[in-house]
Amino acid sequence: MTQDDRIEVPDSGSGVPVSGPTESYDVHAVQEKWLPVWDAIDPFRARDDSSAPRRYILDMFPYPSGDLHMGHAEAFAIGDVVARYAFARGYDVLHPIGWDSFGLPAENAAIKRDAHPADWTYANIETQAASFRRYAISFDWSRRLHTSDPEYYRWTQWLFLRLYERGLAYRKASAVNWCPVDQTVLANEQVVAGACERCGATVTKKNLTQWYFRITEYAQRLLDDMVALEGHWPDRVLTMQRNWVGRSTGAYVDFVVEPTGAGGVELDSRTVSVFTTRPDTLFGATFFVVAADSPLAAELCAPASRDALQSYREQVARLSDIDRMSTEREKTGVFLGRWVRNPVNDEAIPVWAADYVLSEYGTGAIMAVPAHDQRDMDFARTFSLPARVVVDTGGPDPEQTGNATTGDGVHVNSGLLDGTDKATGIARITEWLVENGHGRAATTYRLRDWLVSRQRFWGAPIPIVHCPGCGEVPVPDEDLPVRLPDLRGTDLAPRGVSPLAAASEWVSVACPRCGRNAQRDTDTMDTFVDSSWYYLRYCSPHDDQQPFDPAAVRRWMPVAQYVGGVEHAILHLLYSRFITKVLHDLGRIDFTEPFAALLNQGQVINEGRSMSKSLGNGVDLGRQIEIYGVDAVRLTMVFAGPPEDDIDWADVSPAGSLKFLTRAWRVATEVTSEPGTDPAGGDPGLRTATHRTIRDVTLAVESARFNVAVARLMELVTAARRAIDTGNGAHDPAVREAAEAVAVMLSLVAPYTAEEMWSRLGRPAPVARSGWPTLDPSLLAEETVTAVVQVAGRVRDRLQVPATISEQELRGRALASPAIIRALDGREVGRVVVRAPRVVNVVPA
RNA sequence: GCCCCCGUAGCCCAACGCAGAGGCAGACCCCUUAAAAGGGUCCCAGUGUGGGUUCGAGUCCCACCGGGGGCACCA
Repeated sequence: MTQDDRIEVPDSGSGVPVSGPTESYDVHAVQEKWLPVWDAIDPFRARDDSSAPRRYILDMFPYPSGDLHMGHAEAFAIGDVVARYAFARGYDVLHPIGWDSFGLPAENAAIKRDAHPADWTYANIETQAASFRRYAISFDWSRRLHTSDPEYYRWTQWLFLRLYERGLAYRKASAVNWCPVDQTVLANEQVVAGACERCGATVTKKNLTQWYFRITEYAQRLLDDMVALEGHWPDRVLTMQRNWVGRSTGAYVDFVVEPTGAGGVELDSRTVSVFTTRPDTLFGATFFVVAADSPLAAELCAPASRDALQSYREQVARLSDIDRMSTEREKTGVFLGRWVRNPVNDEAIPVWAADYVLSEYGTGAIMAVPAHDQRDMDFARTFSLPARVVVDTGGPDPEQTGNATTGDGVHVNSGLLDGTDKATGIARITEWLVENGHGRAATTYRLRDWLVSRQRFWGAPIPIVHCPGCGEVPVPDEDLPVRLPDLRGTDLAPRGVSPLAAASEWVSVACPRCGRNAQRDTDTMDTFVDSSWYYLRYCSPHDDQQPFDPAAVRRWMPVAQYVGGVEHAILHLLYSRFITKVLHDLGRIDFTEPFAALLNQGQVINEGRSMSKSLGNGVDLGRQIEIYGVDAVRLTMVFAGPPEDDIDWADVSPAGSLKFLTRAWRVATEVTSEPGTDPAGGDPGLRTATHRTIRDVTLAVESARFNVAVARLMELVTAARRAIDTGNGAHDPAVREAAEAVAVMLSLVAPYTAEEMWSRLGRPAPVARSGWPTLDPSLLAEETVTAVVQVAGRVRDRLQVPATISEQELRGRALASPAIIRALDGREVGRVVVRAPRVVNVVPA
């Protein structure tokens, strides 16, 4: 801070209290006083110069659904503690804000009001921005971005094209969610309990050609790179990501298809592979199942079974995902009139089609081993198919109980595997399969490619032109952005295709390659694409030549601390990690993980339940702020408990928070010593308390135990209060030292109160840039400490001893203690464990 | 069904080998004509249950009970 940076502030006292002790703390006046001052100082702009170490603190950017709510208040209060601490420690901090402003709610609002989605979107953004300002989050407002701005989505389109060039963006036909009433494709999020969220109709599947990102190509790296995140990301997020990627190892096994079906010879000989994690149970395969909806089912189906398969498929298509996935459900299926030969024993086993086999996973076909897989057992029981035990686990016989055994054991009825255990069996059979050309070891993933196209208007148009001559043609970079046409109101109503398709002038375009009449792709991108790279854009948000300046990205990335809700544990974080790796492979960035550390804050609930309109238990953030003020709401959020825990608003007390803030403020107003007074002569007890608090708060903040940090500050305020009332009084320089330390440390949580305290203490704004209190370790040292003396682990005496006492000396004093002699009650002293200077444990013989 | 996390005063939450830091609620006192605000004092648990390891366990191990979360026809 230089003299020039100081600006005049409205008079409300400086240093010496003008009014008497009856002056009360007016939180709202203090808010109104400092807001314009901070606007003028602009203390949180990222300097981005080379002198100071940098820290990039990022909050997950909000969707502009309306005004900020309690959930935002918690998340951003916590993120702000992290950011303001970094500022206080002198880092060059990047703490930006923006809006994830594409998405369906804007479209629905536009249809309802016969307006443009942008109207609703940008009005909400302004509302939220104003609320953020009042909520005093330490943003660098100069870097604000909105994903719905053409200046932003231009680069989202650029990103799409880079993936397209690498073969990582492609189109394929697949079954997607379809609402038969609204005649539209639905995103997964729009399907609630198997029904359309708009009209309630049962959602079915429809085959459509859609755009995908080939995230599956990165499955292994997404797993491997998590090692670097261990300890810095919550374990449960890492677990969820691992589950989602779902790696499993096993083998592909080739079965030979019998040309002779249930009606004669009508197929060429061929093989069909299955994936299995238990190739060692191959001798126990008693039938074979293909996914009913796969092309393979049709191909393998004997002519005599075609009608049966057809009607079964129709039956399956009518089921919602919810019903189909239910594990309670009876197994269904149909025999295809076909047999395949098991390569290990040349046994012909029947081929069935069923919906418990998924066409998208593995090869869409399985070998069924009822004795050692419960799903196969259930199917076998339903259709009276045989089971054969090939692993003796020592448990009850699956053929009798109907319970498959999956544990380790000894192989039986398994030829070359007999006598081996599970691991050996897997290794041996895999080797055999390879040697005999019947299969190979394999790894598969549950992760699917990312479906990115949406038949929606309010998103980034996919920058592809479809030309009758050239096929798919990417829009040249220099023609970006492909801007959205001006559609509004009922133009946006769903009608089976993207609303963009109806904008015929917009759709019609000259092919960038051959110049002939061609058509734009009419889909828009999933909004998760927008948010998969925004953290890079903040590094150079106004660059109109490139999505991000590599030098700026090198300076700031990766994000040092990312803060957001656990609801994004999988999708957003996985997509961002994927895009980061792609950009790394493209040579655009030199790191492979975007977020070095992640903090998930909990939810704000009320009376044990999440807040909702239907429950009528919502708490309005604006109202809370009206009653208690911004600082008290922020303090309540931070003090309620560990940041990752949920906060039940019924369990916490914003009134109590306000009371504490008032106490802190009053201490500052009463200080009478001059700024800069040397605290050396002050009350040693209070000085020690101050410096211990500095130590503890520092440690607590750095380990994200913000609630503990606040508790320590409360103690120090109490100590300062006591020093004023019953110690040397308000003129004691130690009181000033304590008050200043409180002001600075409290500024992470309660910036208005802290600024007002700082001002009353005669210091220039902003407190946020005044540095962190300096710890004087010499003041921490206690001359005497309390040593606990235990007899058989029970505390029997406490001794005041020098902190530097030797083990010998402490042992001697402990054994001489009358209380200990009494506690020993005549017993002989056995062991004496001494941990100087704190604990002695005397163990009777 | 599988995996993970968590059970500390009436409630929310702390705790290096000393179970209570802090807050809420409660009781009382001071200030006040009174109330509110403010200042202060006090009350309250042996850590879900049962074992084990250890000189010593809220902290480590096992089982069970209770709560929360994740995954779940992924072969």
